[in-house]
Amino acid sequence: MDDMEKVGNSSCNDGFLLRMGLNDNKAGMQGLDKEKINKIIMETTKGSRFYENELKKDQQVNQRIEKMMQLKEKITKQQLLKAQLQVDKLVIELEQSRNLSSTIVHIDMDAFYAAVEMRDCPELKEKPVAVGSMSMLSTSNYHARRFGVRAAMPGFIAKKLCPHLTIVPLNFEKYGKVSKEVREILTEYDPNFMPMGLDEAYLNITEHLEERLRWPEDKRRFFFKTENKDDTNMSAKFNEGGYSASPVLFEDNTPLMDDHSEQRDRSVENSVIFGTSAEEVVKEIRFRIEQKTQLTASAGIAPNIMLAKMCSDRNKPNGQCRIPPERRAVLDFLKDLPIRKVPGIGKVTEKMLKALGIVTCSELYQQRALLSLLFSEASWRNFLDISLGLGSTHLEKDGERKSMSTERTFSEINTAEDQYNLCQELCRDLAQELQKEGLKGKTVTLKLKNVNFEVKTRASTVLSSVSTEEEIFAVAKDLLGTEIDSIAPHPLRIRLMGVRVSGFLSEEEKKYRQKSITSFLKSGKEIGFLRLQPGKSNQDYFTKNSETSPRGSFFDKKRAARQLSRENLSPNETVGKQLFHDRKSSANFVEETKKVTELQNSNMCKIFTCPVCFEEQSSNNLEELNRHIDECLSGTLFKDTMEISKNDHSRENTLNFLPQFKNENVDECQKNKPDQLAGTYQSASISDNSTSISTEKFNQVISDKPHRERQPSNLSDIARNVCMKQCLFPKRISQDNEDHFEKTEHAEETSSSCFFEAKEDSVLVCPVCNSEQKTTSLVSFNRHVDVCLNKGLIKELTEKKDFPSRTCNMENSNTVGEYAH
DNA sequence: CGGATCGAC
DNA sequence: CTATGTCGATCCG
Repeated sequence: MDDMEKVGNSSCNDGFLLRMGLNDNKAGMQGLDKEKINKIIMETTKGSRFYENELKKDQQVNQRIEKMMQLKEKITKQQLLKAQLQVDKLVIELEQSRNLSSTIVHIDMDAFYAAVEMRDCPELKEKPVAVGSMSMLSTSNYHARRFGVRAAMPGFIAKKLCPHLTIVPLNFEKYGKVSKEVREILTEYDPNFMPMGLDEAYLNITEHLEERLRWPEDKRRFFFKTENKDDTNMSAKFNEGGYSASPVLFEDNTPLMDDHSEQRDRSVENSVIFGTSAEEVVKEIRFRIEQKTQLTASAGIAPNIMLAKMCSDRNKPNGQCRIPPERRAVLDFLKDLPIRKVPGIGKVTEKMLKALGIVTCSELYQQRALLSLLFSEASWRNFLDISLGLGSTHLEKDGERKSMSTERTFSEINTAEDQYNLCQELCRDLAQELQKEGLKGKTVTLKLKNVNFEVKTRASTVLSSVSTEEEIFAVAKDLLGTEIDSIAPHPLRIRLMGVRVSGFLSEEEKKYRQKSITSFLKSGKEIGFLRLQPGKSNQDYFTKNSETSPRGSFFDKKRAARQLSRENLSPNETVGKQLFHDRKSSANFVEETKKVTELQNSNMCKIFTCPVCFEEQSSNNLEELNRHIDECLSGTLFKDTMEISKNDHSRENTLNFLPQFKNENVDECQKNKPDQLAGTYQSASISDNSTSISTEKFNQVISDKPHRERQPSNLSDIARNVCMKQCLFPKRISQDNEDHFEKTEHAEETSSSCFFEAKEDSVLVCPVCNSEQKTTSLVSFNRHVDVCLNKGLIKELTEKKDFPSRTCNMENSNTVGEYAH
């Protein structure tokens, strides 16, 4: 979204006020200045439960920072130097892998929801408008932003900031329709384009650019939509920037036609011809979007996704920007760019890095060694990628969905009965959605937010995948019950509840398991599969933990305790109890336990059906059995070409069934709820190890259908996705666009690395050229390495003897003070 | 695996 | 009165 520029405020520590989107506002005409906005927000927010929770969260972040700073103090120069060398080695590799050959475009509709509403209701034009509700705004138009009205701000606060504000309720169906219109255009330039929500998309136009060179001019000609027949010479008007339907588009710094463009002369009445460059393509796209929807978009063009995204932010609204495919240009772009502008760097990371004196991307690069010692591998590698301007150069297909959830906010609910009812309702909704996609998951997570805005999640993983309301609720209600009990006799006072299901079978698992499960369930004899273990009886596994908690007693106790505590509550509670607690469960559990034991003890089955070839196999020993299955699998699945991945899920190259069952699944049995135990262990025995080939290869060979479609295939799909799922909510934090134009020149040149003082004379081996370097100071050694490193990774080397001067002053990073101000 | 957190839209 | 909903990733225990 364009309208949610992150707040990357370098002048003060970020805190609640900033998160509300305050920034300098120099549009003097109408609107409020920063201080007034802060004051109003403060007055309306101070003392609220929400505010108190924000304070608490800020404190936690401060503690993290403190820990990090302590860690930093302990780092020695030697450690840092070593890290520097290691990281720089990596820098070289990364630099070599730099790929500038793709052209990625990021399209971002300007103030999307607000723009749509304004388009459809002319009365709203010229007025401050926000889309959302009194409790939460999704976006606002630029007029409203001058009053400090921002995305992610509650409407009631926005109203105080801007009493004339018109708040329009969300209408996702409408946005979905418009979004679809835009996508229809985009798909012509990249059929595999990747939509991000309703109002953004990435395109890889590399191929389009090639083809386009061969196109006849007419394929690049587009006509103005003219409602007004008197306007006989639209293109003339257009080139003068006077096209009425496009008040802004061509007044920016990216005019449709370059003055040098030879196409300019060739434009004929009511039409315009676009060139063949990437810029021209993107102008064409934006032109077509505006012609079709009357809405403007901003765009970024760059060699990778990350850069394209940051680029589209540059000239919004209604502008575009390109980073040429040259390393130099990339680094220039990043040089003074605040890290907060980088996708993936949020409020917290920004604050932590700021504590280290890092605000811009070049500072991020300078501190790479330190960062590698203070952050996790994933984090600092990511930082390094960012500071080098590296990113994905192709649009990856969406993988399979990993979870599905639903949650609801409401006014306080504090009776158990209401809570259980609500929970069931959520489960019902979720089950419906799950079934639409034919998904079943093994983990159910309950999310609760109490009236103090504290969030808790509680999860439980069961053996057999769940998908129906009843199945999900069976798990969720226990989680909820446990929470209710945990604070009894106080009632749970919640303002939000959510239910999530995750742990889906992956596509390949599904296919494989479907076969095997059906074969397993065909008759009772498959149970014998479990008993074919020589030596030890399965009983050992099933009763592994029984010394401390005899089977069943754990759950019985838990239930009894809960019921006991509930008897002490109001009469209402007893209703809830009967409604929601399955008294039969304990009895069931005993029953099922018996069955299992019987099976374990009986010895009647030594025949099983191979889950792969479906042939009955008789076997007396485990190895033989496994061997058969392994052979069978290798034979059917990975004929000749297939190679079994060595590091996937299983520890071995072969597909062993039983060992994993022994080691892992039995524990799960113990953990599981009694009423879920029955009938689940059979299928569980083949879960988790159904494949050990890499998913990629498996897909290539096995899958007859590609990944989940990214683009909805029809209107109802779109409507559903769009309305139910992809509701876009703007970033919490925004920065005034004016900021983009406020380019402060840094007086100091950035240097490619950090330097250290070293007194010792030493001989160091340059990690780049491998030659020994006599150095009297690390400065000179660093310089050598830098020079050696990359022939100008950074254009000039200026010496910097210490960490950057901008250091963290913890006393400044208070939070309360900011609020109080 | 479970829980908290972060970040994006 | 009144501070979202959904998803993925990551870190830590």
